[in-house]
Amino acid sequence: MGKTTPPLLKDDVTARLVGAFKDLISSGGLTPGGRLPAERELASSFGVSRSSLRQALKVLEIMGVISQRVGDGTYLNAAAPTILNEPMEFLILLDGISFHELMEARRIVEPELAARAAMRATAADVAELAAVHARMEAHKADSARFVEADLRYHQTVFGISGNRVCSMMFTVVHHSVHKLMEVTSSLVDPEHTLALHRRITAAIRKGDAAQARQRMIEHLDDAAGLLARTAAKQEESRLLKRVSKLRPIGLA
Amino acid sequence: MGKTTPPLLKDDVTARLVGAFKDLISSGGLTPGGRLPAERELASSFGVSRSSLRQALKVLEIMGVISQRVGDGTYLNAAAPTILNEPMEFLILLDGISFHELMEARRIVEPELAARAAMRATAADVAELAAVHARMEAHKADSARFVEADLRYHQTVFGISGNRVCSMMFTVVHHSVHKLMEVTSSLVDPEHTLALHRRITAAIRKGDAAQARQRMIEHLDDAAGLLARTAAKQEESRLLKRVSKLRPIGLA
DNA sequence: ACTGATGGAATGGTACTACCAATGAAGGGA
DNA sequence: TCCCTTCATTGGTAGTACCATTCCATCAGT
Repeated sequence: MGKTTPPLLKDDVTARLVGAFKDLISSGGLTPGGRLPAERELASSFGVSRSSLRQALKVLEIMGVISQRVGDGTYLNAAAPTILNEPMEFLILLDGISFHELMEARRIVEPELAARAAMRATAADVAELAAVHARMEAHKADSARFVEADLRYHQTVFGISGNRVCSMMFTVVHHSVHKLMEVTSSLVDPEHTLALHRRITAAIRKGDAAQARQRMIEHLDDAAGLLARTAAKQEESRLLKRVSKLRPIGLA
Repeated sequence: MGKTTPPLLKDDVTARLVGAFKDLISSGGLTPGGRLPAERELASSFGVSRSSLRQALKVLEIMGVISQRVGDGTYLNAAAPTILNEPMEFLILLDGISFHELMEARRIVEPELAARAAMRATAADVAELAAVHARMEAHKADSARFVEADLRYHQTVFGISGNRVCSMMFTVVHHSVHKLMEVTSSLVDPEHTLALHRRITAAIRKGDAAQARQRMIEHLDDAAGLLARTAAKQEESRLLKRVSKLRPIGLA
């Protein structure tokens, strides 16, 4: 992490400040939940203007690293894959990535994670999966909550797989998938989804990695097919963009 | 993408501006390589102060979405996985993720990507891999360049696999792995690495997915073992932190 | 006509100030 | 003890001023 003078270091004050915070975190001088000094104070401590400091804090805030509350203060957030959401959205936009490609990514990774989950799952893990099933069951009627519970299920599997990196990355991918689908799966059949999940859970409970892998593949293929059909319908309405409260602008 | 009034929308002007740019990009009002209006101009167009606008632009700049050059202007970058680097670093820091976990993630995903590459590789793709081999061969002596070419090899395989999402995410993981290892593999044996790569390439050329998968696994396990050994040695020197040019600060 | 130097205009970078709105804690009254 | 008021603190926004760099058009010299 030598980020002080190495290769590409923007002499940019803001960039240096961001790096400084990174160092503070890595050195333990700042811990999740901890409160940062006031902006005016920080600025003078670092020997920079509040303007510059604020730019750095804004970067961290939008990334989700910190939270700022007027009248209160600035706090360091606990780690959350959320940090990757904003950048990921830009990446998807700039790269013109389709939901299809996102689903394909899931198809590549999630089966393997399911297999690993099957190998590592404890009784407690299985119980947690059951709990998520119950949540989904309970929200069968409420489309929004159901989808949320659906995601939770996959994330729980990720968690059990034991690899936080993959877990985080695909939590982000999930987020993007749904972001890209807007109303997403208001047409999914809750019973159907639930049944497929239960099959996966069963395989994990048995500790049958190969079966868990296979069933996750089937589940994703099934979901991809459904989403693809709904996506087609929504393609046309893509141009109906919302307006922000900001004065619209043309940009030459 | 519906990011106008939904759930958690910071009424924060900066956040809205970031969203506005996101919209501009998605609507095609702004294309990679394109130049943005001057800050002062943009500010008045959006009806906000330059201070606020600059905060938003700083966020985009550090994420890597745009590039700003004094005396010149602001340009929209082409998509690059680089966008995820900064956030990823924070995530790793906050989560206390080790290089071991990163390698495990690679071990989960890359074999599958290699398999897919074997299924899709064209003659041109194989030629590209060969070219990378040549690059590595040429830089056997220069550790830094060799590592760079090494990464390039894996990225090329990702590219051939055809899934940009996985490709991007693991380019980021690679970046993090090396970031976490500092001097990283100054001890790797170029010949050894090269040999393993050639084995993978051979499998891809043959279109043998299973073999490509297996050989990638072997390569990663081999690399992980080596890196683990060097990592242990460096663990102690972790506390020797560098100082930035910014006035050091205690933070309470 | 071509080349090179020079100047000015435009642009991002930083700092500083002023004011607002929200928050939280201290103080006072029932 | 509890509730309400008050006020200092904190982040949010706007606006201004000035600097250093870059680009470009103008102009001089050949």
